[in-house]
Amino acid sequence: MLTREAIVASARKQVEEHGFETVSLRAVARDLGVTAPALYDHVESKAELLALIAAEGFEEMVAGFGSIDAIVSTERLRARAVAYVGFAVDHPELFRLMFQYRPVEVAIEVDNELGAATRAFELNLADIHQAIADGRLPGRDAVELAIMLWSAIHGVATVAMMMPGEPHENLAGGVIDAMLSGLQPGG
Amino acid sequence: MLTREAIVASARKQVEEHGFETVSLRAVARDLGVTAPALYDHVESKAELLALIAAEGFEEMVAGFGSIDAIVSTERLRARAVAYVGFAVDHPELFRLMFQYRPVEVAIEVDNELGAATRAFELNLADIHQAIADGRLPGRDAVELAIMLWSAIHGVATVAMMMPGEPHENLAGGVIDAMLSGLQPGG
DNA sequence: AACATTGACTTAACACTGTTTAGTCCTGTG
DNA sequence: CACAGGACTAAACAGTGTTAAGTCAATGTT
Repeated sequence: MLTREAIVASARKQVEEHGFETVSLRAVARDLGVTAPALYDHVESKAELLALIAAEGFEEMVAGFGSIDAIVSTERLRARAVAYVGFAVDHPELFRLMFQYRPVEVAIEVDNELGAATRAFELNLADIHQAIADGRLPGRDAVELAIMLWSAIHGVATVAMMMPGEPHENLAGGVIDAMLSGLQPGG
Repeated sequence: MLTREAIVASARKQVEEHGFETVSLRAVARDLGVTAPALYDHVESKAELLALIAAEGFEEMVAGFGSIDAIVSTERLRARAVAYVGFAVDHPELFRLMFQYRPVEVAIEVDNELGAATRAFELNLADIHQAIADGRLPGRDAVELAIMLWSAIHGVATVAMMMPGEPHENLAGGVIDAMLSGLQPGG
């Protein structure tokens, strides 16, 4: 029998193979040996299906952050940045879906899609607060610092994703190192 | 009579109004009081049409860089970064088209689309070389430094674009300041 | 055992898309 | 005046997401 999980899996495979723009429900159905309308018993729309896959991506990316163990908060920030860029390089099409897909009707909110993202953001925010308390970062607005760091790393991920083969650890680590030392009160 | 410029203008208007994903050739034709196949006398495909608009965007963005006058090379870098983010915030849908549009057949290369982008990149590269010569930046690989700075700023633009109303100058300037001072040999 | 109901699908269709082919009409030239 | 070319239109093809209606088997009820 047809299951929601099988549909998501097939669609995700197609996303990772040739990008979310070119996946079609009929192709997913064909892959599952079924006709297109059958999918609608398990999925509300194509937009919801893609949002489910994006949510999976966020969950997996954040799960990768969980395995980071470092004592100094700034080192955790750095390791998370490297992991972020690594995820983008390892799953470029999934990463593109997560951040570049725009549903036609703006409000498809799968539970925990942005949930995972904000959870990750708050991980960083906590470490930034601690780094400020430790005197390793200046005492300015922690949220602004978090946005600055995340924005920069997101840019590195976007660019690294398009340059396969290049060593991305240097890029990600370099940007974080530069910003962290540049942000240091003494810097 | 129908002109290539009119077609590009109408399509661009639609891009800026509701995003490149939802523009249709039939809607463009309707807007110009014509039927869809008429467009094909002036434009090769929808992909080419969108690529032309993206190219316009790159040209306009780089043109904005040209008006930056500052003596110190690092100040030019900073001003260019602020302008880059400002462009993204002022023309979010055009910016999205420039960087997120993916034609189905990979090779639509309108002359000077990437031309303008690499021109801008080389502006930065020249300033980075000069900053290295002046001792304001460390003597490591200038291209790597340029990619790091551009990546970070591209990320800031992407994020700022999605947060309308927020003051983006602080973000862009802050990231560049942090990175530049963090990259300084003495930092 | 006969009947009704439910679920899982299929077939057919609608409205849309990009694009191609064939035809029409008008305009300028020999 | 005839003819050639350009600028378009009408019709059609293959594809899309999505909906409505129908089929068919399994299940539960009387």
